[in-house]
Amino acid sequence: MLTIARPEGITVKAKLFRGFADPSRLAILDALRARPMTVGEIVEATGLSQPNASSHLACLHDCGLVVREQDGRYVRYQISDRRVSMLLRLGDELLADVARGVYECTRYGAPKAGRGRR
Amino acid sequence: MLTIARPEGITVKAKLFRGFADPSRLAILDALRARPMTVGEIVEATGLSQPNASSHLACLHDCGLVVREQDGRYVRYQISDRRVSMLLRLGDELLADVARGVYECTRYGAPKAGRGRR
DNA sequence: TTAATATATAACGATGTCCTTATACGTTAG
DNA sequence: CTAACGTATAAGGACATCGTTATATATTAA
Repeated sequence: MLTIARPEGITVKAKLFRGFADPSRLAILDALRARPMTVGEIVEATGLSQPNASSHLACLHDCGLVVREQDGRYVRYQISDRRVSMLLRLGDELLADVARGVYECTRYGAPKAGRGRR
Repeated sequence: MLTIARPEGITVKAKLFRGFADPSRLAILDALRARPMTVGEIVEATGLSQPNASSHLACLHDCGLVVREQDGRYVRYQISDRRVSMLLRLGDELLADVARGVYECTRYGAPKAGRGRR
């Protein structure tokens, strides 16, 4: 009967992309592109608060975008798969070529001028 | 001094990925992978309401992920660039291989069982 | 053991986001 | 012109998400 036509898969895939769709998580992933890092190094590289970084790392880890490796009292994270890096690079390219209008995309909750982004 | 270390680019790139990170927009993009479609066809293919589909299409268009072409009183949309499709495919692959845990990623606002999706 | 360091979790406030229900706009048919 | 159709926008409520400030856990050092 095909009533709804929204396969489960779509929701899950959207969730996957959400991993990349937040500035903090993306900053973390971008930092990890260079090399594996401990939480402390990530905090320093991104400027995020430590609890915030941890929280997003947990999210990225649950989603399988990063893997963790305990090292004494440090925890070292790294990107889990080459394709995660590929996705990040494709994002860069799209941004440069076809998606320059992104920063004007003010659908939903128009930006009201200097709204908060710290 | 590197105080904040969050280049403008990160925010914009996160915004780009947001285009893919919502079930409705992703359903639209996924539908358009097959072929260009009018709004009506998209509505039928995805099961979205017409206003909702239009809204998300406007969003995707502003961001440069789709292009539009007026055809009489119809408007036909299509994916703007091959790399958009590549991103979608990479998403599929990641989901199959390394990101199977995504649907359990309940950081932030745990799902509370059948929360609302429609 | 106790203290110190590194990381993780909890609770809560402040927005952001999405959907729905009207309604407006634009184009073609009669 | 007027009606009908296809698409777009507006306003509003319901909820999701993010960041912060405590605080908890884990591991090593002394």
